[in-house]
Amino acid sequence: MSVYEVLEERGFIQQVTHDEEVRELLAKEKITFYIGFDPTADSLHVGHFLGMMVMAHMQRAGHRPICLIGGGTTMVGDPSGKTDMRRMMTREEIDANGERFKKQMQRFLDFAEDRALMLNNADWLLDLNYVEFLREIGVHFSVNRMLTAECYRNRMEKGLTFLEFNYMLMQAYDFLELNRRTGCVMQLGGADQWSNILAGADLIRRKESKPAYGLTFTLLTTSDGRKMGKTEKGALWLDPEKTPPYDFYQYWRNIDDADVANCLALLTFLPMDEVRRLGALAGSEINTAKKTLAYEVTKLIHGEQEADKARQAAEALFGGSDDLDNVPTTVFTPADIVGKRIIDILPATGLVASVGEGRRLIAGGGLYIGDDKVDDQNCVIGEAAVSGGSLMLRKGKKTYHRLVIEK
RNA sequence: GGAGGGGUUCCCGAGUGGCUAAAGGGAGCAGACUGUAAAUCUGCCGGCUAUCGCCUUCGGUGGUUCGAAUCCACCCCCCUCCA
Repeated sequence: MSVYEVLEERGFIQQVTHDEEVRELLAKEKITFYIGFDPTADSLHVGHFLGMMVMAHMQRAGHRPICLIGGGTTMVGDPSGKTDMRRMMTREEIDANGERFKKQMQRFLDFAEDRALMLNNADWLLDLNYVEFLREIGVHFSVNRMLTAECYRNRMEKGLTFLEFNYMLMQAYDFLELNRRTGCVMQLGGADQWSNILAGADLIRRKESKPAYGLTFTLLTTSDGRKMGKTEKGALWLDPEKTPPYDFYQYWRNIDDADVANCLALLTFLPMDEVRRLGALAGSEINTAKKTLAYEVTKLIHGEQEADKARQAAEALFGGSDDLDNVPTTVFTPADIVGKRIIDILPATGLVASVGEGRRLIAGGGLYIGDDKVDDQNCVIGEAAVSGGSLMLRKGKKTYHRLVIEK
């Protein structure tokens, strides 16, 4: 089975520039391909991870991935899929984010002996000469045609700056540059990148008279079409500092029934037979599939050890095991707690953002100590409560936080 | 540069002098029901507090007024049309 078929079967593929040719190319040759990642935040998120999965599948099949960090393109900002221009970022910010991207990417691909490359388009974009660029690259773009592209069309109402309008040319130029430097012949990207990818492939065909291909993969969406990976605290980050492995695990553990099979196919390497079997489980049986999904994805991103811990914590809290070591915990001294109102220490655990929110939580009957509902907003923690060395707080049905008291 | 229309709480969006911490919807949190799911119904949803108390918020600054998100002046930003 070729990678193309693998990607197809797993539901990655959205659009391809040349279906037959690409199918054959990937089956018969080892190619170099790339995906660009603009470092607009200080961590990758699940959306990026989907791209890394595609790269990993491709690398396993013997193709060579290039992770292109968009140190140059981020200076301009991709308007695709956005209704407003995003904040302009400083060079320092972009570079710092780029470094973090690099670190996180190392774990998903094998970079040894150039089996995968990591490049930064700042290296060729930032020193470009404006007039030369316009004459060499700009001539090949028809404004009329650009304006009909989906990514610009929805911006015609809200407005589009000339800065952003140039993004497509820069990304097209990247592809050309990579083609010249490394023989890269294919660009992959999320479905929103279709126009940018086409522009690059066209540019190469025109300037180099060589074939170039593009392929987009589906965005991670829920069965009802919403973007996946959103949490109460924003995106689902790959950085354990921003999204702790336990929270990450729980996100997938709580996924909609309807999305389980899709996520297993896209975000894990489980064989498709297994994916189909798990996805077909009915009723509460499907929880098995969710556990597998949560464990596998957490393992890929945070490693086996963290995945074990997360699973173990979940088992302790929901499954009845009593090993609470890996449950989210805050450590206090007796002086921090004894005689204090529960409401005043609650924000320090991260369970609520403010005292007021904690108050409302209690008023709504959503806070528990152990299995006892807290009724009194001014409930004070007594000596006796602390004698056991720890307290289990619970917000709602499934958010737990353990207080450990260290003398 | 000219003419017109805008900038409201996380998002969308109502609000044109006191009854406005600000309608409605979405998102989010909690309760019931469940399978750590979905759908549904209910409550909460700026901060601090003893619920009716105080503080901060409606692009910015300065005014008018007993009192302003609402009126005036100037400034900044966005959109549409014209150049």
